[in-house]
Amino acid sequence: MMRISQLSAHCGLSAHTLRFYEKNGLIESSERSAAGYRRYSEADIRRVEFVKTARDAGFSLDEIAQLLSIRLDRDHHTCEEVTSITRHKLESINDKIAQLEEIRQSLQLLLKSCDGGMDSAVHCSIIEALDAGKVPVEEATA
Amino acid sequence: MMRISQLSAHCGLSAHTLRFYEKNGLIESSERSAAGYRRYSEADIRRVEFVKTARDAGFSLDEIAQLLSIRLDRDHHTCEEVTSITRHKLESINDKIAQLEEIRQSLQLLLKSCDGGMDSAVHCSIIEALDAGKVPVEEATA
DNA sequence: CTTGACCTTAGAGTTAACTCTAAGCGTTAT
DNA sequence: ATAACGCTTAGAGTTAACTCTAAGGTCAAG
Repeated sequence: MMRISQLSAHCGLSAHTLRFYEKNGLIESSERSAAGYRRYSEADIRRVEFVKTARDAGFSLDEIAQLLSIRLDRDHHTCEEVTSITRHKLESINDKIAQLEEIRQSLQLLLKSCDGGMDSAVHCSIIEALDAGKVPVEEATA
Repeated sequence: MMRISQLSAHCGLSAHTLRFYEKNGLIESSERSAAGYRRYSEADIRRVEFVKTARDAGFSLDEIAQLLSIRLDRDHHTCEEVTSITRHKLESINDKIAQLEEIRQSLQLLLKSCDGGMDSAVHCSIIEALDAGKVPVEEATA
């Protein structure tokens, strides 16, 4: 049975974060010592690792909570539920990437227009482009 | 001279947002009516449009404040300052895109591994991959 | 003269995911 | 037995960029 700082070292999440995850119902310690210290069992540790892996894969804490409830009662859930969560996540990631790529495009165009020299910015083409509203960005609808 | 709701309609930022930008020193109304209503001049409006264009191009409000201070006193600033801000922004956008692309990759791999059928999730390969920590994501250092 | 749309302010609330603090016990090594 | 570190809790603070509320004053139309 691990104490919280040992689990923290083991899984790379701070003790603060572990308590925070517990408060949000993502993890738990199945035991407490006489003095009230958290004691994590093997199963507890696997659950923490699941959470961390899912977090690293890009899922939000809310989504992880859904995945956990499926994991804890697989009999009563379907693969379709899991792929649905994953597909929605993938879509939102794709949307974010698309938005950022538009921004990247704008910034690249701005940079290309300006020599970036040490002379005064009186005729800086970036400032002028922003002034004229001439930066080709499409508004994202997300 | 426009009132705030007219400017709002004109530029597509809410009156709340305009007041918020004013509080943060990004914009101002050079006049007030007898009753204390904001009155925006042509120059005020152009400044608001600059802010909006820069925001749409991906700059943060802090970065916009820097760009504004250059715009207001171009004589004492250089193109290099402007391109420096823009280059840093572009770099951070590229970093974010790279992170999201890694997440996208993970999610795609997860989805590919699971048929997503309506059968029970007892052997769901996504849940299993998260359980085993077998999702190929590299930790981002940003 | 009243209704309704518009304006003002200070300040609180929102979101996500932490991150930290204070005050106070527990544990261990010397 | 005392220093030093670890653990506990509730709750506040952080970040960015809004977003909203309450309580009230202004203005034009009918």
